[in-house]
Amino acid sequence: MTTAPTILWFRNDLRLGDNTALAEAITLGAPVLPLYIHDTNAYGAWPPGEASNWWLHHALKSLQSDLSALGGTLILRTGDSKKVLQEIIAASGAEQIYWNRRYAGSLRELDARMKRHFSDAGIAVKSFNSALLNEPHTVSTKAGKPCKVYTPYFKNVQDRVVEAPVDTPLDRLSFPDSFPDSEPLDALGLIPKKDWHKEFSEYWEPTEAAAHKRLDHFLEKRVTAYDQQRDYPEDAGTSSLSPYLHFGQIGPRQIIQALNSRTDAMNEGAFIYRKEIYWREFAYNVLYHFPDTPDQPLQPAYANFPWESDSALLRAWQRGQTGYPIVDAGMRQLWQTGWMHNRVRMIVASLLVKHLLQDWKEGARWFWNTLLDADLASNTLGWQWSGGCGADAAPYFRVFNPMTQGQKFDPEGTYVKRYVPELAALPAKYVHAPWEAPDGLLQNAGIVLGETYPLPVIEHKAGRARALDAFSRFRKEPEPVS
DNA sequence: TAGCTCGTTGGACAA
DNA sequence: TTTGTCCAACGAGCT
Repeated sequence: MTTAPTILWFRNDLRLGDNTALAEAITLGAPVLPLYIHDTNAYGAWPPGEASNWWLHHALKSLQSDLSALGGTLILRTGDSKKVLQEIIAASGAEQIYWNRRYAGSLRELDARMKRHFSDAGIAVKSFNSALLNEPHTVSTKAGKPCKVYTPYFKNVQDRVVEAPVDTPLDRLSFPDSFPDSEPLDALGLIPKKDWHKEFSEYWEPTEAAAHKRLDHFLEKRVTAYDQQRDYPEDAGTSSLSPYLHFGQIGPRQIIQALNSRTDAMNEGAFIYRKEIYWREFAYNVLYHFPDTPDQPLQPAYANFPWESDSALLRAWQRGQTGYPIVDAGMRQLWQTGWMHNRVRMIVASLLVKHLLQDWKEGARWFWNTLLDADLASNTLGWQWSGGCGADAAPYFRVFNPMTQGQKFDPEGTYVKRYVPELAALPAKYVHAPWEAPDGLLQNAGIVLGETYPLPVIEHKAGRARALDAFSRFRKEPEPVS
């Protein structure tokens, strides 16, 4: 048995349980050297945003502490992945590198280069799946092509047996006698300079243990009503596991196993939730097979779509000052908590892309920077869906009506009032359209439209008509007008 | 190959 | 108030 250490290169798999690479490294029997590399150049055009970095900081801290409790150390290094790995190998005499696979284009390329380079240098490099139920290369249509529509994708994989979580035998985990130098966590500079993130910790605890607490709570209290409740942003009963999934503090195998063992197989809520897990898989599938989609529409004609580019409108949307209460509530929830309810994500995206005719990539960028769960696969799929240019996209004539959506899914206006307090005194009837309220009522509520709360940046009917016109004209004649 | 069915999340309007 | 119909046409995916 080798006693030269195995480098366990942690990336988006910041957990000890159900961690395939870690389990395999332990089974190998050599001491394990846990390493995290902060390599900001590895991500191409999409380095993690500020909110993501906040989460990453705390997730690393948590992993550090979990490893310390076992007698180990998480080595933290900033810099080029290859160079850091070379340094760690030189300092430790490691003869193996194990990791769990990543799926975004630039990361896949980087990992492939690392594998070739270090294998050629005589290091045993092994990679594993710990992030997905079905890796993208294992799923295709009967014609052997990648799935571009969700339903056939789901039908293809829904009956496959989900592997059980990997048992990580931590009692057999051993560490080297000495560790190479580590940088202090703060030196990674992950905490944003602006202090907008100060409240995140009121809403989130980015630890592996907290992920399981959330899952337990969700399964115990919420999942059976998930199909009924998930669309109501104020009392949604969604699992809010997305950031934990993104950083790998919990894995989909763990979620499915818990779902299977603790819910009735016939329960509709559990079934719909399971489908959401498979949506995440579908997003990874699309990103893997179409690695350019973060920057390019899957339907190439849309690369020429004549978006308006209006920085004032974009800014009003970003700041939650569009004058549409449900939209502003969502954008402020995002800013305040680092997260936004899924239904509201669709509503704000529709407004930006359709009413305001702003490029979906602007929305994707903003979400990327402000969402704690920002995930290249899911973010890209979602925005291309809204933009009507992606896999399984919404039809172009589908324009969400922000008032109707608000009345339907926030009938009492409690969600709006939570995040848009200047409307708190309005009766529910007018909360989603304050401009329709009688003057006296507005006065009593202390609202001066255009001063204490904005008038709509564009009138709904006109905005809808303009969007339908722009999209239908473009479809008839997708060539740019020169 | 040709033909068939179907498509996560909706809105507006008429009856 | 509720329900049905249209929006509009296309490509994915299957047989």
